[in-house]
Amino acid sequence: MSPHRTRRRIPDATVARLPIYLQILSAQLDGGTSNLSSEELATLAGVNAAKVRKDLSYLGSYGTRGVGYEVQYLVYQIRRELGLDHEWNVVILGAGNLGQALSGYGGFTERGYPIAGIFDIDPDKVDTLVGGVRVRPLDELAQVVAARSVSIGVIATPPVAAQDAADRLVRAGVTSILNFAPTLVNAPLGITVRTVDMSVEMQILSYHEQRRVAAASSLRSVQADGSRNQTA
Amino acid sequence: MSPHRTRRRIPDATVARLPIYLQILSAQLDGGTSNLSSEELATLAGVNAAKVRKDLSYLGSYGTRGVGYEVQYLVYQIRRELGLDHEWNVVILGAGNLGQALSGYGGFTERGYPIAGIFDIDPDKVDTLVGGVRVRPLDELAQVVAARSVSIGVIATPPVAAQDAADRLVRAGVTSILNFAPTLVNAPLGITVRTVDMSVEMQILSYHEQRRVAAASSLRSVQADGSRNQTA
DNA sequence: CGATGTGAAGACTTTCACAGCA
DNA sequence: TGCTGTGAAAGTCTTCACATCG
Repeated sequence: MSPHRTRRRIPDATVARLPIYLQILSAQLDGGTSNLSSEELATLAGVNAAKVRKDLSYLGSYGTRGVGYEVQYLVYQIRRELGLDHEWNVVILGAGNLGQALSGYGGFTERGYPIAGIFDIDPDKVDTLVGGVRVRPLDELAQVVAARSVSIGVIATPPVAAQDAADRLVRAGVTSILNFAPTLVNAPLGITVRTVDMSVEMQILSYHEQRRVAAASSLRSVQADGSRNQTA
Repeated sequence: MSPHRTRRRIPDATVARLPIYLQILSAQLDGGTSNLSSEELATLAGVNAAKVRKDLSYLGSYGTRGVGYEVQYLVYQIRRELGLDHEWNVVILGAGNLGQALSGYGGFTERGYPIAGIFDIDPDKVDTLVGGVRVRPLDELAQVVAARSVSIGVIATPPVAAQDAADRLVRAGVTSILNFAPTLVNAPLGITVRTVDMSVEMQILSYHEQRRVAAASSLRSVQADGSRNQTA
């Protein structure tokens, strides 16, 4: 009945780690490793082996007891789970510094996220070339999203324009948003928004630095930090 | 006895939200709002009011019952807790697309993280100007870190060079690292590393998109996603 | 025998609900 | 009275420890 097998929901924390495992496994595959134990994968990923096993168990029982996991098959399964078995067209809003870096970076297309269009509200930017793509005026957004079935939008505008960008993306039919502007954007329920804010990251670091200094001056020491990288 | 008052440890989850509150509170302050309830702040931050109160309670009792929080004072306290009461010099490793975007962005200096130097291993890049700063050869790193008391380093190199960059930063004396390369970097215990990987973010989004599609085709619907952004 | 898969314990985080203070 | 500050409950995530199976 259902064309995609419906599986148990995977915990957010696990979803956030799958891309890391995938990256490591892909590298191992390129290096010629065909099999890996949870212990080895855990070491490479810097996490606990039990966590690796539990994470992978959400995908199904793809390991072999006494042996480990077949790298190639695991790569296939993780890719499938992450929706990487086909391409996802994306649009980028904002052709400034950041928008240019993102499209020039090349990582999008290469990793299965072809850039269907870059948009800017500034007429001076429109029609310039950025990373080989012509910058389009914002009012062509809805048309491109529809024509190319875009479901993911990237916001690379200045902070003041970010909410408007998000609203336009949602109106155009985009359902997932990656926001690089240092501001929160609101979206209706059912739309997934992830914000990557460099200054938030810097402030978390300086909090730790600040504690280090405080601890040092009271002649004590601090320990390292484990980190995640998720969305909220 | 201790020059910096030692306070209870603040939970990681709270530390990750303080920059968000700070951003909102600063904007409110600029807009002339002098007082805010936990309910109002929670709405602006898109979180639960109890969470806001609990988070702020780790800083101390800075609210007034029946009234709310004085914005200006709270901004001061959060800034102090995050170590934003003074500047933190940073170095950027890698003067490619990303390194250029980061320095051109201007957000660093403006937000209290002056760029003490940009470094690249490529002789062709050395001595070019990036965001008004001269690119230096990598072997000047240690000297700059020492001379300018740099404790935060940003990795903006290609993935293959990231681990070497991290090693050099640690050797030079940097204790916090923000890694933008799409690869894990290892660092000794006591060094804080946070990784921001765009393709990880994209993959988390496509996971949700993929579920949306699967759910739609089995005539059910999905809900939105809350996100964090931390390090591991 | 060795490594997976997983109940159960423990740690951390969020949310509730209300006592207590301005 | 209204809103903070916080115990306690609920929920989520991590880790342990071991039964299970190749």
